[in-house]
Amino acid sequence: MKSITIKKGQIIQHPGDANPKVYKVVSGLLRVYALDQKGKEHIFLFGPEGWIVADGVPLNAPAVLFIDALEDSTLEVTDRVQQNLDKITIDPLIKRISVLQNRVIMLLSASAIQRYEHFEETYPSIVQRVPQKMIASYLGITPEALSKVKSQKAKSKL
Amino acid sequence: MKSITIKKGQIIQHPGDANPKVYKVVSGLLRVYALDQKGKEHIFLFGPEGWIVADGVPLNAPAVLFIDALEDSTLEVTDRVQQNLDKITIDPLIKRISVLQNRVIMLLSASAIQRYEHFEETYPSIVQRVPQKMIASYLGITPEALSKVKSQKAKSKL
DNA sequence: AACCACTCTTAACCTAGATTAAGAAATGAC
DNA sequence: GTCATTTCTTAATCTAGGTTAAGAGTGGTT
Repeated sequence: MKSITIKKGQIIQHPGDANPKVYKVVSGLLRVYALDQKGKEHIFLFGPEGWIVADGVPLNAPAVLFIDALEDSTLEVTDRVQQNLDKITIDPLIKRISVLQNRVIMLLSASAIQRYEHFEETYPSIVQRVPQKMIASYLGITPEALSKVKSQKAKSKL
Repeated sequence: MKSITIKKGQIIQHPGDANPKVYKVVSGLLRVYALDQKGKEHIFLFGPEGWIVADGVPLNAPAVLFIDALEDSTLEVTDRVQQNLDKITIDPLIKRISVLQNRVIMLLSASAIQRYEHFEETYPSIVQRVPQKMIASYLGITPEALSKVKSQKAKSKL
């Protein structure tokens, strides 16, 4: 385990990287994302302070996702295999599975509005810290659609 | 750990059940799914023989998903907390995370056709064993849309 | 064999969200 | 403070996939 500090915008993992690491976010905010064939970003995960962020590929497999910093950040970096041996990992793994299960169910069953409201409730602090277009990307919709959704919500409250 | 056998159609877990179990599929085929507000099923996971199937809720939380049998099945049932203590769980957990990460990325970035082709490649045996409408549900589309997609694929091959 | 329940396909129509485009507002660099 | 870049909003148009409906297999059950 070692500590590093990185600047906003810095990319710390690329797809194809061998031996992807586990990052514990001490301060700042990380983003995990994929690019599709058309070069469009799809945000897989936001990692604010306290979160453990890692590419979920099988052990020994190369990375498939990008990780970069949305804010200047301080991280603790651990090797996945090492961490695995240490057996400290089970709880965070179960938490991650729970988050992902929810995400899949939401993507399968909920409309854009419902997904946005769920996100607001679940990660209120993230909403304040990242551009709307990134939240749209996390939700699987375009920034324009999110903008529309929000103005409809506002109107319906009058 | 104990072994049980169940019949096709039998529901072995309901949302709200306390202390959800871990099921190792010895033979047969399980299905994990959610119902939305309109009563529509959304398939979260197929569990053929060899797979370990469980609701991914946090330990001690009640179940949120249904589990039933799509074929007569034999299962080994374990308590999650017990299994956790046994530390045998890390590898299956990482595998599960990898599967879920892929699923989320596909749902965010790929069209219905692409998701279907990916499913065919990844789970060819499942395609043979379950009705099309269940594959559609797993992919997050309607049976009608899947039917359309497949006929378009067939035409484009001529 | 006749019936029932399910599954799949096709087609007409509809809607949520994508795309394109342009202007307004916010943020940042110098 | 000014200019440039990025972000957000609005509006017009388009399209993938949803909805509804009806007919054609396919089994299973008695």
